[in-house]
Amino acid sequence: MGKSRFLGEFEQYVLLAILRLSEQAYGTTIRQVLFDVIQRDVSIGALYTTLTRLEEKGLISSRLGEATAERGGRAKKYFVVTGEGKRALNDTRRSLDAMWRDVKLSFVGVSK
Amino acid sequence: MGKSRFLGEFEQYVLLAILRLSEQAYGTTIRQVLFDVIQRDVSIGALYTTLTRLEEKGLISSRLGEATAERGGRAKKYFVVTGEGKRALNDTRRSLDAMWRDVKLSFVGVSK
DNA sequence: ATAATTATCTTTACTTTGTAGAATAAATTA
DNA sequence: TAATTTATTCTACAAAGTAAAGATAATTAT
Repeated sequence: MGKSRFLGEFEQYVLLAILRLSEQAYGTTIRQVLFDVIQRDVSIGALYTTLTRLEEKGLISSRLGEATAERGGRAKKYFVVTGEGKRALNDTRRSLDAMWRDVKLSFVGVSK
Repeated sequence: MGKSRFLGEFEQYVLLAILRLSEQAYGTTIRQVLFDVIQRDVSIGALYTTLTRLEEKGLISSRLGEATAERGGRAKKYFVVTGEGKRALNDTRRSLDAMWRDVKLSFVGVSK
């Protein structure tokens, strides 16, 4: 198990956004977190495409919100990160940390 | 200035590999670092494609090695990360850190 | 009940990145 | 000059990023 492909750049952020929203992760809120935390303004369609792909890969799973919503609008689709998704996230972080490790030292600032 | 697109997943690793190699970054060594540090085994062709694109975007620059090499084989093409490249790298790191920030707390391990 | 309104999710299409494999190139040595 | 060595370039296609328009499904107004 664990064909261990790599997480795409954006996929990584989406997974993190879902994690930090825990029970409240669905299209709109995920998009909002992305905007609030890293000022990334993606279209809702772009986001869903990625959500769909992440789910196909088994990195997240979804459930439909309660049929009885006390407001207009379609039911929400809530997402959570699966164990495999968390693993992928950790692996990615580990790799990135490893690559940054000795670099920081020699990496003398960036002339603004 | 600073159209600030995002660094692709692999692009990021390549930039870091070049930085840590400083004066010695060219095709083969970059590939080797990627393999040694994060066990990523990409074809040399794949790597060059990315190097070419990074250079087109101005995130790295290159110079041809000394014409007089004391060994068989074509001249090396050395790469260095430009200021813009470093900036992109820092921005990416900053975003990633921001997204991970509060997550770590709620992110209770991964059941192996 | 039927038409607006509202809040979401889906589809479609296209651009950018990631990747490998085969082809070239340029220097050294037999 | 024909091998050999070390390296880069080309070609092609799959995967991921992204937007814009379209479709759904509730609720509320008429």
